[in-house]
Amino acid sequence: MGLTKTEIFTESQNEMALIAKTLGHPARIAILQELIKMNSCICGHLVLEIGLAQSTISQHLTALKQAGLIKGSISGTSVCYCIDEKVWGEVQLAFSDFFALGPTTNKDCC
Amino acid sequence: MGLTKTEIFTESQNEMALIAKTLGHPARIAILQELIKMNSCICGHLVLEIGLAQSTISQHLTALKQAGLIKGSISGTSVCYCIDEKVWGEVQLAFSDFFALGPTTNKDCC
DNA sequence: TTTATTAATCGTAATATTGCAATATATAGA
DNA sequence: TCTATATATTGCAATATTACGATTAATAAA
Repeated sequence: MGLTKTEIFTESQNEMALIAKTLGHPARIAILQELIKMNSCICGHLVLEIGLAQSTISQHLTALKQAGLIKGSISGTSVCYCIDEKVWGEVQLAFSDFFALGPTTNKDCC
Repeated sequence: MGLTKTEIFTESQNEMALIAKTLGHPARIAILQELIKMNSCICGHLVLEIGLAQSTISQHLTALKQAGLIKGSISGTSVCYCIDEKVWGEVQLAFSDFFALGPTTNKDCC
């Protein structure tokens, strides 16, 4: 089918998965790292830096924007992108909490 | 094309993306949470708990195992799964480091 | 040995993702 | 206004993912 059954999971599980899915592509990881390094930059810079077609980078930027991780502001003919600090912090906390639940005691597998 | 160009990214970026991709499905998030809650459990329990077909759960378990996040040991006719503590810790650190790079100064977008 | 139980694998259908070229859109500058 | 520049969108083609039923394999119990 190819269609995730979101209705059988909690909202929290779906949200977590959605953010992870967005991070689940090396180009999007690279874009985020570059945005952090440069503080902010335009789409064209990322195209040169990463080496994928302009339309492809634009699509990845759209995905990141949709997830709320980045925001863009029009600046002349170009668009300046940067990390959305607020969302970044929230996502950081969500992942931190998720991993913190992990195996504390060193009981091994059955 | 549908084929990620892994060759243009660093190993670290590809690894990060691969783990994130594995976490990028609510069923796999749910499986991990249940494994943490129960410490360990068999495939059949997860099938009942989550409500996807047995073959589907088995596929998700395979994905999680391939990523190294969980391990399974045969126990009679059933297979007992649990979190791989060592890998869990490494992944936790990788995500922690990744998010820590984020926007420290509150410089806004250009 | 036969039968039940449990999980993995296979085959298949539906849908999603990745990537690019081509095109559209929108602004800046001549 | 006309042209160049920058980004978004559209339209593909190739591949991947999700999910399920049916089958297989392997062990346990009768």
